[in-house]
Amino acid sequence: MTNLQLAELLRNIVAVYQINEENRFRIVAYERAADSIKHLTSEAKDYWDDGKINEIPGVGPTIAGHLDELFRTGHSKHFDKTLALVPQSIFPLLLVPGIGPKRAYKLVNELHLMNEKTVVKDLLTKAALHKIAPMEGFGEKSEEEIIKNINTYLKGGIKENRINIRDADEIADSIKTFLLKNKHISKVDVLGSLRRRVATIGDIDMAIITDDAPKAIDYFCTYRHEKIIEKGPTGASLLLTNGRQVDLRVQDADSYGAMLQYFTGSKNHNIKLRTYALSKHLSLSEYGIKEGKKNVIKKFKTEETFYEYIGMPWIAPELREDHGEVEAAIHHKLPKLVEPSDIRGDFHIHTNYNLEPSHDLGRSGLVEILDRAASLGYAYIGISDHNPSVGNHTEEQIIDIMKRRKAFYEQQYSSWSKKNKNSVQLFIMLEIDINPDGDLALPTKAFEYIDAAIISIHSSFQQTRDDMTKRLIKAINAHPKVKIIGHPTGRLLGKREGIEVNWKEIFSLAVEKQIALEINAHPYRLDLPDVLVYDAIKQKVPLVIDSDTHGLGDIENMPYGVSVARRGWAEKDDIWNTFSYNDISKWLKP
DNA sequence: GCCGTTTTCGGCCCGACTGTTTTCAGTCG
Repeated sequence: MTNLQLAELLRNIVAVYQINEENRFRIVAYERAADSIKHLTSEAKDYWDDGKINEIPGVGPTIAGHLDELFRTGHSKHFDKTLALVPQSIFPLLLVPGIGPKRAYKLVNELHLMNEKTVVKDLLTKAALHKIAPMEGFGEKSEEEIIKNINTYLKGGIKENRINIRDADEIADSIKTFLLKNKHISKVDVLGSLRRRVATIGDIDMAIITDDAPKAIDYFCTYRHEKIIEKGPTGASLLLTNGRQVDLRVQDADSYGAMLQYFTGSKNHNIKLRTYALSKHLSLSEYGIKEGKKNVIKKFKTEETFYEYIGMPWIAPELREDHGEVEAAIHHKLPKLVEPSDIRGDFHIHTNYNLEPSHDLGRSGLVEILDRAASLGYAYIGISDHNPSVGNHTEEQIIDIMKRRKAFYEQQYSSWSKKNKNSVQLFIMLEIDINPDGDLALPTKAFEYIDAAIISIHSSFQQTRDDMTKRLIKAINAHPKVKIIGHPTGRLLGKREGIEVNWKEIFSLAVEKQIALEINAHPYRLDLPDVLVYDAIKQKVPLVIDSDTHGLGDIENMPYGVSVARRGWAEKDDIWNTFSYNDISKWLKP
């Protein structure tokens, strides 16, 4: 059973508990456990295999017992019994916006919707026949709302439909520009998951400072939209024509700090922070801080003063995931996170030089890439084209291609560097496929014509954890010029899950051999994922952030990779392409 | 049902909006 399936199972238990009005703290406990398992770095099953199931945060003795039974026998009597208390058809309904457990239960029972395969569409039919409005607790408006929400859901699903961070940035920028044109709006900030730089974004959250909230909110609601989801005195939510939901909150300048903090989240960070604050008799909200039993709210203009008042330094948004950052802040042990300006080079760049590769060519030439790298202030770059295809060439042909490529780059670089005073140093590298059996897709003799290699998995992503681990270990040991593992999990956000590997073992080997794992900065990849970066850093694994440039503009993706590193608590020294050319040279071509 | 810079027992974040209500329940973030 995967983490996602386990999380869903626990969420369903939560739904049943809510319907039956179980003790609300038990409900919260199950919610926490579900959430925690969903965001785990390794499979819960692996925790269980190692006898460490109780090390999962939010999983205590009781839930651990149920999970243990589940893993041992394939069933948990308690889970089965609980789920059987309600018609199974309520669960698909929970995915429709605006329908929670209680309404789902009521709808299913009173309208006799017992087919869990068709329940969503069946509900739509009932709504069209005006069967919902007469029900107690419902009315005309809720009936209309349910119809709308089911249609939106059937179109593409709202609750799970996320977009990549670069697209979200673009949408947010456009709204920000729009908002700043209004004279009542003096400041706009993007908050929520986008400010925390999460890899994929659901809703877009924003806050503004305004001297006239009603006018500002009215103006916001004139932004091109499909539907106004809600609107009140403190904010509004729009569903845009592109399917994105945008939530806006307004505040005056004096209380803006508390608003920023609240609306940046994450939810779990805020819960942790508020719980800690309570222990100091402080009650936190988006308006400020209440002290003891007094009903006076102390206001904060900035986030810094807000955190300071609770007794800790400001916490970078990327860290706010309840991953230990509150505890670290209390003890003044927050990491000094790597910054985009620390980056001094980029090892993963494809050019348009045609070496008849196994995968796609880049679209830009070496010279224009060098120019761009120079303008970014980089000290070095690595050119890492895909290896020549193995199927279409003999070994001799591949060696010849690699030889010519090296000569070509050296000649081009030499004339460029004369004109540009060696401002950017060049490493001639290669991105080599890791074959399913762990061999590298380049003849040993051809390694002579490169300084170092990135090795990547581009096929057979579905191997078992054991096979995949062996495959990677074999590839790492295949040649001393192997220096970087490219986009290590191979995930494509929203399209493909990453591979299953014993990361602990790979990390140990990487440390031993001083091989870096790549944080691929392409917004479709962001790989290593932040949670694995966090684990890697704990083990002192070398990391590099690469753009995986295929066209000139891709070089600018570097900050997305830096955000991933920051979310994984990386400091400057954890990221090796912050090092000087001399240090890097000693590592890459000793 | 979980958990500990306040605690191994006694707590558990805080608020907004909507619709159906006349004081609240449900859902969401």
